[in-house]
Amino acid sequence: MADDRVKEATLDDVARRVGVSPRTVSRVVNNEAGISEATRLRVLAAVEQLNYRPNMMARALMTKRSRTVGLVGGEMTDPFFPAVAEAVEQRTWESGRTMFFASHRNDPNRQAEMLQSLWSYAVDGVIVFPAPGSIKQLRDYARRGLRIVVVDDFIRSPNVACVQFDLEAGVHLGVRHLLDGGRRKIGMIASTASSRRRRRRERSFQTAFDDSGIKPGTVVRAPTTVSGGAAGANELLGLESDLDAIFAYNDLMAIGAIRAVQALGLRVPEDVAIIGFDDIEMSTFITPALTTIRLDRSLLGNEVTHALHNLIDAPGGTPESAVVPVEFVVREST
Amino acid sequence: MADDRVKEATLDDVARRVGVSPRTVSRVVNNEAGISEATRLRVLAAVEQLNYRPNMMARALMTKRSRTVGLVGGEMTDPFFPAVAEAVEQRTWESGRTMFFASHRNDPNRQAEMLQSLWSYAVDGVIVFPAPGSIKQLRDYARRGLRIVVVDDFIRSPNVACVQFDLEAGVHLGVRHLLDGGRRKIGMIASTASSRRRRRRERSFQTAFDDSGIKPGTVVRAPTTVSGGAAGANELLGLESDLDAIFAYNDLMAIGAIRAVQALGLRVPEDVAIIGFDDIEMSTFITPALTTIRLDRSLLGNEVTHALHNLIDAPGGTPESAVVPVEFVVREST
DNA sequence: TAGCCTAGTGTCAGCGCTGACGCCAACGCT
DNA sequence: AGCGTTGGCGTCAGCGCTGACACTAGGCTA
Repeated sequence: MADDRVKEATLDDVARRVGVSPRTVSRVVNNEAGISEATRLRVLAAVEQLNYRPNMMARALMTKRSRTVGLVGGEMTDPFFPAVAEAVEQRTWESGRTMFFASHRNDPNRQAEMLQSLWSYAVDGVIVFPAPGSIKQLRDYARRGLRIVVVDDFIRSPNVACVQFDLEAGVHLGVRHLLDGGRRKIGMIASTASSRRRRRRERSFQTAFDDSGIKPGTVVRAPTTVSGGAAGANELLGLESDLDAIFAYNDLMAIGAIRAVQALGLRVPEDVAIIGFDDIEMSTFITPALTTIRLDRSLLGNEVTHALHNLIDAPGGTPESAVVPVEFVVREST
Repeated sequence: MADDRVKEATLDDVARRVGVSPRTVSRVVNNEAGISEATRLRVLAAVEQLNYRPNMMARALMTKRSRTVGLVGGEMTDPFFPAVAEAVEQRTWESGRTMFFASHRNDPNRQAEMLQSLWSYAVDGVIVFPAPGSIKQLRDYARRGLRIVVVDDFIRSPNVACVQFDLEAGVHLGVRHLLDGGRRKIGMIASTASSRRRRRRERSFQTAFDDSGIKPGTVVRAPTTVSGGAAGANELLGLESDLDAIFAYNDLMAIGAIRAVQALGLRVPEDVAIIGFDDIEMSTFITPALTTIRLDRSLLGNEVTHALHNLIDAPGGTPESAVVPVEFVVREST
């Protein structure tokens, strides 16, 4: 392998040039206190001249922190994810850190390897969209000292902060809207993923009916894809032929549901109203445009990064978990 | 800041346990030759027991390579980008490396900072979707020894490989299709971005007409967004009222063009045919579904990563540049 | 039998940086 | 005058690893 890397200036080079000790240069570079303004300026000038940049590897070897954070998600191609990643990257960058990215594709083993890898790069912390069944794994890493922000799940543990959308509120909003619109037989297509998360959402689906006097509808489960949504809708309609509304776990599924319902010769929203969850770009382009609970991905990215920074700087304090509000967007499908 | 990181096992710990020198353990861990099978096994067992993982920082400090690669792009939220990033991440991971991600938002200064940052993390190489006007900058880093794969632009330089879609072929395909369909007044909405890249595409737009005996159409430029596409279409139609086809720089712009054309009371494709470039997901969901030149993002991601690996392992050889084929997808807008 | 090679392992320095601590001069206080 | 304090800087070791090289025993060649 060609090794044509140009020799970079080191602390010693700068120090020699200025006529101070390397330690002093280090102090200047790291903005430590106790340096006279005169020395500071001379050092900075030399840094400039020699185009000195600290070697992050050496620094990390000493400090055990590399000024990096890891983002570990399912897949980039998920319509939900990129905007979060973008926001995380921005905030991370602004904090003077660089972001690793790894996608576990919902395989907990992969996720484990990724955490291990990031750990050996001495990341300051990681933001994780957990793979199914990986709670224990995350807890273990947290115990080892890794700072973790968990998105869309809840783990009570030191070194772990949790950030979630207020999906309960979203579900309530949606169900109320349907009830107010006169819908009486409302089904839900839930996700086949994490039972922990699932339970919470399904419970809020139930409770949304509580003081309406109307019976909560049937819940079916399907994969969180367009075709999954279609399958779910068909199952629902098979179970309850007089269904007049469907609540889907996400927009992708809602779009699948719309197609399935239409394929059955029913009209949306006249015969069946449909609500999604996410507000992905596509939702405005389909016919009918999808009514949905908008989850603001940038906001989530910001919150999540903020939580991680708190965790990193925390003097051992127990982290709290944050809830990100959601917004109800009425379009044509209800 | 709480420092509750658990002490990790080091080479020395493993060495002590087995009763060999750290250097021997290092050799085993790195699969170097010249170790007896018996020793290897004993070391591996101890590695397992102590759950030893090499400290990448220390290793990188010695070797000047961190087994990481950087992906530097415009924005994650670009509909084109995530699939590329995903593929790059997969391939990178498979090669035993971890991926950094940074998005420069088309600001060359940001890009420069990002390259600098990645450089100080001793990345093995970077894949760059160049910010406008950053060719010289890239060339400089290449000279310093950074391995760079440039996407969608061309730089002849040691340590640089280039990968591009065969956009010329795409443009030809599209124009031929329009001509074969009897269209005679074809306009193009090009990008306001990089004049280097722009020129190549526009030239192929011209040459596609060459042996048709038909006059190449007008070219206008606009930002590469939906609204940019709409603006471009309006400009085009203002310039040539009898236009019967539009070729857009990407699908986003094509979608904008469709809306603009329809808003003018014209029908797509009856009055004006429209072709995009990319084949983003949305293109199948709009009405009429968009005819487009599909750029296979996964394929690009694979090629690009492959090129980077070659560059990293190259014994100083001059890298060649790769061209990724495109595919023509006929839907309803032509 | 001397000489040479090879496989397998060890020794040692040092990558570039920072934590811990030490030193000195200047200053303030009683 | 004597003493403590503080600001400003230096010294030194060592983070965990690998490159370069040294060493040893055994086998092979002439």
